[in-house]
Amino acid sequence: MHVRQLAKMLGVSPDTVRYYTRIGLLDPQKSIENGYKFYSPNEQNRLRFILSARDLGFSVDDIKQIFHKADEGESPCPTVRRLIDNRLHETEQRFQDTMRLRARMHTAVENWGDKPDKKPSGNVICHLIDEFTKTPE
Amino acid sequence: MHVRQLAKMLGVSPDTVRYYTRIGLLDPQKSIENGYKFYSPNEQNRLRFILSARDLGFSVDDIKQIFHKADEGESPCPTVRRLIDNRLHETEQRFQDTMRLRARMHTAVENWGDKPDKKPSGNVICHLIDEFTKTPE
DNA sequence: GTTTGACCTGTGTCTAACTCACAGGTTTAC
DNA sequence: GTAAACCTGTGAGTTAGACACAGGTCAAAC
Repeated sequence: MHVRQLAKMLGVSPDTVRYYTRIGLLDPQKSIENGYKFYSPNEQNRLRFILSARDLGFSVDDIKQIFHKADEGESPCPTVRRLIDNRLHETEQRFQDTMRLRARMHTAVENWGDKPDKKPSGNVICHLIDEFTKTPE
Repeated sequence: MHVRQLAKMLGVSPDTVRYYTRIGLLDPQKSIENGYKFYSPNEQNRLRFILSARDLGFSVDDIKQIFHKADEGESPCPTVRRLIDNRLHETEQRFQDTMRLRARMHTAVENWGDKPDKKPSGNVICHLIDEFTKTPE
């Protein structure tokens, strides 16, 4: 199975498959005459796993570590539990940050609704942004 | 005012100031004997604006556009309103995505609590991840 | 006057997770 | 046989800075 067909089967872009291959998460055989990469059922399964892990917030480097354990015959589960703890904290942080940013943006748009446009003057570049920053309440 | 002093004054890292300078958002004078960059009060004000805009979710490229308008004497406000609309949609999307990811991660950790670790076997790399993906409810 | 050490500078390189551009090989239709 | 459509691998670009590093600067000690 070549890159495009595999990508289509699992609903990702060929470039994504190429990327995972490039960094060593997938290791297809190379046709000698073509140079084209051939993905075996085992590689297909690996990609399926990668996508599952990705959907759980694991980074590509996390997945590398998981594969490393599994390829040595050890249980990757302890690693998986440890990694998801870290990622969960990060995700919580990102969630809070995004929520706050969203609120700030909403407030700004609301505040700006009935304010006029102005030309820049002196040291005021855009009075909307400048004044909003000064009075965030 | 040199890079470190300016950075300290506005609470960012010198590397951040250097970055904004490198991409042309700031344009300090260069000392002839030193090569050191000197930031005038006007540049200081520009950096203050950059940081305000950043806190409202504008990208560095957005800020470039805003400066471009203002530097030509035009009102950047219409641009600002248009840009924040786009960024607001993006942020909303990111917020939803992050929220859903957070929920998935929480569910996974909860599900995994009383499950044992297992060694990889056949085409199962990590049964925690594999099984969670198959039964997301 | 010189030497030492602390501090500061600009520039080049690296990051995550892909996406895009591109030159060229392959397959299919006629 | 040839033309068009399609596919491939590889190299480079993306965000918003962080980090490494060789060298310059400055005040204090001698």
